[in-house]
Amino acid sequence: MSSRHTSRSREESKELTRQALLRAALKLLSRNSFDSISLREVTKEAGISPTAFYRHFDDMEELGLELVDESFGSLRDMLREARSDPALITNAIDKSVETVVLSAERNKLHFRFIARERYGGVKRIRKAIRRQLQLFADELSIDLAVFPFVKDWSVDDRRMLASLIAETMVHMAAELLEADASEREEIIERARQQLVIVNLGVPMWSQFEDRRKIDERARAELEQ
Amino acid sequence: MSSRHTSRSREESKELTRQALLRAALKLLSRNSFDSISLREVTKEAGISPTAFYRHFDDMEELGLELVDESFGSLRDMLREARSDPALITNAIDKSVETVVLSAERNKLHFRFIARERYGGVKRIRKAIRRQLQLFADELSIDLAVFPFVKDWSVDDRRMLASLIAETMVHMAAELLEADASEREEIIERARQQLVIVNLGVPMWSQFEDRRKIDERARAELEQ
DNA sequence: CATTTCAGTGCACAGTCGTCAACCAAGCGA
DNA sequence: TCGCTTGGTTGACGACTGTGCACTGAAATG
Repeated sequence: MSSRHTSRSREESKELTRQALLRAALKLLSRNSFDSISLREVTKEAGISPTAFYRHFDDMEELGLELVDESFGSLRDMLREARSDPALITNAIDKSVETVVLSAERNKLHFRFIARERYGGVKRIRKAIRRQLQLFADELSIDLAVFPFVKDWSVDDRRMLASLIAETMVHMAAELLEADASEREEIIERARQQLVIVNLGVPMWSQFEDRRKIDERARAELEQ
Repeated sequence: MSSRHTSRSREESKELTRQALLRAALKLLSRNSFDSISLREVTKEAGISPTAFYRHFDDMEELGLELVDESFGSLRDMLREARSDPALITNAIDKSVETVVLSAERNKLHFRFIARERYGGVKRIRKAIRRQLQLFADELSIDLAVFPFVKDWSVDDRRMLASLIAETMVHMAAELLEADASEREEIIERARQQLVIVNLGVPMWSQFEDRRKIDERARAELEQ
């Protein structure tokens, strides 16, 4: 490689090939799943010799974990930005869907990686993704507190709702990556409608929960 | 191997080692993802020589496709059975959740395979799984027609609802496989609650849809 | 009983894999 | 400017990959 004949500082050019490795892996991952791509393939794609890999990562696994962080980083930033938008509360669903779609299409490769490896082959990577998705749902759960009906819910109930919403979003993004352009609008519209249904159920939840608790107490007394 | 020294018919013992290959692959798949396990590993696990593999499948991919069918077969049978239960309509959610949980725990390996390869590495396998999940959602969509509020919905709306419910179920099953025993009840209860929320939203949907259409028409007229 | 069929075997091949060791050359602090 | 540090190279290793070929022995066929 020899630092592209413009003289760069050592750490600059190291970072450069490190990024090349990450992008090479990501590229290969759009065709195969993580634990089937080889260290040699990655280095070849990145344009360095196989053994130079070890100057940057101990392991392919370590590179994978880095990709997880990188992938969620971009999404998190976008969501933070979207959340600061004051219009969010009025048409939260459309805005959130739009954000996720935009993010998924901007970072196709990252999203594909996440979708593939979420339940994929390598344990540590799976766990890292699970953790990030949990954090994502937790942030959402906090945001939900501003909505009138949800405000007084228990923490667990809010988490339950957040996970349902988050899962619907994630599923939409994953489907978008699989589908071709003609199905795009259909998938987005369907997710939007699903979120509306969930939203319509929300105001009824407290009543339902109260009723259930009363039922339970009654049943308990009856059994005594 | 030599047909286990009890004399069997040719096709009997062929079917026997065929099954051995399928079960061997399934077993290996609980540790690695499909496109990272090798033909040789599978034959070794099954106790035959590598080249004998070709007497049964052209390809690892073909074996994978067979596993997809096999995996959905068991679930479909259970759901058909559950559907014939007259109690289904009264407490549909609990019954369905119970069925999926039971099925997931009985066929752990099959479910793990599906979860892993749904967005995994091999295109044809991914597509086969997608198709089966679509069929699953379609069957559910038909079943939904018996419910009072849903009866008069459009086909598309019913499909949209079915996909939301199916996805929540699939997600629950996938989480169950990842989690350890202590989280089991928590995951199931969460899915149950999520289905309740969806269910509570259902009666409001038609009103919402009507309103949306009126809004749309009004907006269209306004733009003219 | 003689012949054919065929699931399974062993060997061999050309590749690819991860990783070790030795080495090189450019960047950097002294 | 000298010498150390370090990101990169080449070459080699033993292990593993998919698959072609010639084979074997028992079941099936007539």
